[in-house]
Amino acid sequence: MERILIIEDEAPMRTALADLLTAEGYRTLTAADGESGLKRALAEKPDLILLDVMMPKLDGFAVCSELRRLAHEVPVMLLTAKGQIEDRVHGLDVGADDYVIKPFSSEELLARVRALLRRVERKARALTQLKLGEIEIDLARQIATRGRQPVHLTAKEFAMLRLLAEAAGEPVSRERFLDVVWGYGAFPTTRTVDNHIASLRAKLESDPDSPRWIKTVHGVGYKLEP
Amino acid sequence: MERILIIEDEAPMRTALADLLTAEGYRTLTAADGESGLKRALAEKPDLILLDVMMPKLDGFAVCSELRRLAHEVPVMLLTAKGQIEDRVHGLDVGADDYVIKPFSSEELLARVRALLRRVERKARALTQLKLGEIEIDLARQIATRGRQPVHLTAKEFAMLRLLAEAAGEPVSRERFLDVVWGYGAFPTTRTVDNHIASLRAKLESDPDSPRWIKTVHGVGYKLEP
DNA sequence: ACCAATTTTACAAAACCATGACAACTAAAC
DNA sequence: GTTTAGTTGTCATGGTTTTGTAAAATTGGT
Repeated sequence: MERILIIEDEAPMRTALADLLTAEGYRTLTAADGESGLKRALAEKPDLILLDVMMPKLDGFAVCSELRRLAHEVPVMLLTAKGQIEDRVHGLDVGADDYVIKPFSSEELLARVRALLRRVERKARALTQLKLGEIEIDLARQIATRGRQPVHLTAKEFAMLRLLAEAAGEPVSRERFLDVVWGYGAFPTTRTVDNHIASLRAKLESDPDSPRWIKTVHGVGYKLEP
Repeated sequence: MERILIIEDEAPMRTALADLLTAEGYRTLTAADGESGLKRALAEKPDLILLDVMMPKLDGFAVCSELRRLAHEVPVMLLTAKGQIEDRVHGLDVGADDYVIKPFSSEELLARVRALLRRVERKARALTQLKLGEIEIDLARQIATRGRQPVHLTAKEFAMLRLLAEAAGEPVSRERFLDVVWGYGAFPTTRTVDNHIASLRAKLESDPDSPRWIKTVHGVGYKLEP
C-alpha cells in the first residue's frame, strides 16, 4: 500500500492523521518539523506528503518549494488553517498539488488523498513504458528488451532516459542532467553526460552515428525525438 | 481591463459574480446556460471564464472539454458545489485551470482570478507559439516541425525568429538584430545577419527566392509577414 | 582484489558562425 | 529608360566552439 509522510508539528494532529490513514490501510511515516520532514521525504521517497503550512522554522511553503527544487515528483497536499486564504494561491504557486483547510472531516481528507494518489498514479504509469523502435523500456522496473532479448542499461542510463522522456521532445541541457540525475551535491564534468549519452546510443540506436531517437541539440544538450 | 465571461444558470449567483468583478474593474460578460456560454466564449474570446459545473443540459465539464477541443487557450475556472469532491479532480482532467468550491468568499474568488490571470499572462507574454504556413515553431522549447518532421534550427536562428515575431510585422533593422541577438559587446558585420536570414529562409520558406514570410525591407532590415 | 559502473582525459570530428568578395538587385536621379 | 550609388543575396573559406568517443583512471560494491 502507499506510504504517506505526515509533516506536522502538533503531536495530537499528527497522531490523529497517522491513525486515520493507517486505519485506511496506508503506511504512514511522520516528522515533527520541516527540516526532518524534508530529510525523510528525500530518504524514504513516500508516495504522498501531507504538509502542515504553519510550522516553526522551516514552514510548509519552504519545505514544498525545496522539494520541488530537488526535482522530486512526490505529490504534496498542504494542510492550511482557516482564514489563510491567500495561502492557497501561494501554496499552489509553490508547487503543491492540493490542499485542505483545517478543520476538515476525515472523509474529506481521505477523499482528497485518494483522488490525488489516483491522479499521480495515472501520470506515473504513463511514463513508465517507453518504446523506441523495437526496443521496449520499462522505466519503473528498469528493464529494457529488444524483442525477447534483454538489453542491459545501467542505473544512470535509465535515469537519463527518464529525464529525456519526461521532457517530451524538448531539449534537456547538460546542466539539467547533472542537477536531476546526479543531484545538486555532485559536480561531474558536463563531458560525463556526453559519455552516458554515447553509451545509451550504442545500446538503443540501430545506427549510433546518425541517431534516430536521441538527438543532440547543439549548444544546449540532447532531446528525445518523439 | 480583462474581460471575464461568467457562465452560471442561477441568476442571483450570476449577478453577484458580475457585480463583484465589475467592482474590481473587470469587464464582465454573462451567459445563463452552457450552450450560449460556449457560443459566447468562442465569439467574444474573453480573457477568463468562470464556469459553473452544475447546469442543466450542457454542464460545466462538457463546456470545458468542448472549449479545449476547439483549441481555445482561454483559462477556465470551475465553480463547484461543496461535496462534489471528485469533481475537482475530474475538472482539472477536463482541462480547467483552477476551481473554487461554493460557498466561497469574495476575497478568495478574486485572489484566484488574479492568480490565474497572472499565470496565463506570463505564459502568453513569452510568445512561444508561432506558425508559418505548415511549419510550427515553439520558441520556448526550441522546437520546429513541418507536419511530424522536425525542422532543425540553430540557436541564433531561433533568437532571430523570436525578435522578428515580437516585432509583429514591423521591420527589424540589422543593428537591432546585432544588439538583441548578439548582445551589446559583440560586433559582427551586418552581413552576418543576412547570412542567418538566408538560412532561415532556406529552412522555412517553400520558395526561398521569393519568400512568403521573411520579407526584406530595403534600406532597413527584415520583417516577418503576419 | 576483482569487476562493473562511472568519471576523467584527450584528441578527432562536426556544427556553427563570421568574413569578405562579388553578383544581383533596388531606388532614385538623370 | 538608363545610369549609378547603394543595398542585399549567396558562396567559399577559415576560425572557433561544441560534441563524439575511445581509452585510461577512479570509484564502489562484493
